[in-house]
Amino acid sequence: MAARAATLTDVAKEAGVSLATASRALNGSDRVVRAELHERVLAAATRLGYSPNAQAQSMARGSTDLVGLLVNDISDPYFSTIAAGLANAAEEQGLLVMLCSTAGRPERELELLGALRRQRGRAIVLAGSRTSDRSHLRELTAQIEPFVASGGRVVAISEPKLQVDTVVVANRKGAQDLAAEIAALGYRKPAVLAGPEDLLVSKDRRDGFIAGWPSREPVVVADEFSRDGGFRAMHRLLDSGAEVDCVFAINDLMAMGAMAACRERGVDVPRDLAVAGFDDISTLRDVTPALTTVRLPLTEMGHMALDLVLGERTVKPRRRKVQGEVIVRESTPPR
Amino acid sequence: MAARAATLTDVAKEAGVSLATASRALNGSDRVVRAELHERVLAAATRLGYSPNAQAQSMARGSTDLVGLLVNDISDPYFSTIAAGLANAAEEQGLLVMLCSTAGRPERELELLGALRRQRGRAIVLAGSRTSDRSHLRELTAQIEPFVASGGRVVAISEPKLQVDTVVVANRKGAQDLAAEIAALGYRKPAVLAGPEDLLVSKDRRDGFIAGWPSREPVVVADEFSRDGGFRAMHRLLDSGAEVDCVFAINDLMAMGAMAACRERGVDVPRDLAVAGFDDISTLRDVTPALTTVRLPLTEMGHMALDLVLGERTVKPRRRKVQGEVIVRESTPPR
DNA sequence: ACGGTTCTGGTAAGCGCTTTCCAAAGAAGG
DNA sequence: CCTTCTTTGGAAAGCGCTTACCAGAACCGT
Repeated sequence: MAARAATLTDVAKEAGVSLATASRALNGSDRVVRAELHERVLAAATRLGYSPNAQAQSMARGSTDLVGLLVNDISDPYFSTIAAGLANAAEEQGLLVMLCSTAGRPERELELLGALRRQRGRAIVLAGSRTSDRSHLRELTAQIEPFVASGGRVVAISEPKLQVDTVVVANRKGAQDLAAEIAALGYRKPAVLAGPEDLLVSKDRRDGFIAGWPSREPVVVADEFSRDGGFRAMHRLLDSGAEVDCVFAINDLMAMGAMAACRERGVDVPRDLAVAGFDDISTLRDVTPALTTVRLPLTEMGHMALDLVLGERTVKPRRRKVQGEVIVRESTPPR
Repeated sequence: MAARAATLTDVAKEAGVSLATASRALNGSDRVVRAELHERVLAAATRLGYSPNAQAQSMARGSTDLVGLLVNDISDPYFSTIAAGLANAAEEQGLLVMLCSTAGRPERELELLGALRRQRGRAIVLAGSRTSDRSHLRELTAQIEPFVASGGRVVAISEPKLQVDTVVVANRKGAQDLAAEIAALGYRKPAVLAGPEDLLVSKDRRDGFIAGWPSREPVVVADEFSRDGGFRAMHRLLDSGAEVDCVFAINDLMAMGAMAACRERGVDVPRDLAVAGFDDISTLRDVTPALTTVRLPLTEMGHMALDLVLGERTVKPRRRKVQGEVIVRESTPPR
């Protein structure tokens, strides 16, 4: 049993040709190798179970076929759907995706960005909400700048806070449209279940909703940006005794948590209380009552990110806006 | 603007020391560098925005900190949850995860395995059901063998069909237990919504359910292993006019599709028809009626896979069995 | 004062590839 | 038959690191 993998040198020796010839035979270089030698090399490679060392190749070639992806939480369907879109697009281009998940700890973002940078990927995609933390933003920029300066590409899928190409989700607009629709359905006493104060997605969606609401200011309850957060926030809202006839949860997961809380408290959704979410997570399209939400083309967004990242470099960072589409379902019946 | 990234040589020059010293200063080698020089190197590195080239490092060191993960479909919560578990575990070990998704096309598995192999990761994790395709299995083995022979590690999360360490899900047993529970609840006319014939998960779960059912053989309808598959299969089941009082969908996603189909057809779940799934996808824990299912410790499984892959090599492949736990909820009330 | 340690910096040999440059051998042309 | 291309194989120089190995300096005990 070989303690080490067969190298190109081994293959060359086995085939009785030079290293250069072996290299040329095994990867379509423009140089032609005589058919006979070509075959001999291929046979030798198969015999030895040769697999080229991608690291060595990219060193020699000076370029990799890796794309880094940094997400907040890969188990969150929002991100896993984006990841799927990106992975598909990457595959079409013959690229490999390196995945990092901060698992909800934004501090980790820096470290992982560093790790991705070290891998010298062709590009890095940063998916996940920016926060209002200025110093974190500065540190991020400090990492990104030299990477970009030395030929790397970075794309963000988030709010346009970084000086890089960005797929921008129209969170504000989406939430605003949603608010208008819900108001038009006859609701009068809105509440918003928001995420952490410093998460920009949360802020944008909340503010958008408030801006879209024609009259009375909604009650806002904030908690974690997750199912459990929605659950707790809803409980607190009900505890507060605030009079409310509809609830906008900042994302579908929180909306699910909220609906679970309502069930526990005997509040009937949608009869007693309407609920709406944001994202239109595909796994949740079949829940009952069907959730009113704002659909985001998540898979598509993964594709767009790769497009941007592989496209021409421009002087000014490009912004690719993604619009959400309000989908009214049973959870917010006309009142 | 530097056209290329700063290299260690640049840093050494900038700091006025030798390459070796720079190297020793920047990555805790056991060799000590005088404090003054150490600082000078660090300062130079910062000034130049230096980021070590991981590819070059692993070439020189002869080892990487990459782990490959190959899944069937990363947008499927089943896999994204496993991926999250693995990514977490990997992060604890300072490893990076390279993600490949076959997006449901098993043919791609081979190519992607090759890509992962080329990256010379420390290990490769194969998550996703094996199929009954013998020749595919043989080709897979042909890729795996030389990789393992040359010091690589491979772990599968699936049926124990490959000669590698495997996290084995007790699909048969889980489905069997579920069948027994459901039968005990008083149901008498079962149906199974299965996945494709050649998918071993599907086969195991179906057979397990049948084995666990005390009397009359269940009706079996097969379709795609997805929400839409469940939807179509359920429709076909209803079309067939078969008398059925409970349905076991081979996974939660199919169960959701089935419930959606029932809704369309005016079949009340669970009054007219009970439904059960498999996996206990966390995103779906709040649906109504709450889904009876078999819980799998998905995150944990990701961890286990990494443990196996980083553990001691053994002569015989190890099998780590994972048991499912039947969770009875509202979708299968006592009859 | 001197050989023996210990400490620390530098030199250079790789790691596994790609690719440039050179050279040998035919083919083509006069 | 000689010159000039064209074709194709090989030698060797890197790519950016790590890490023996070596060498000088400082320190020790006797």
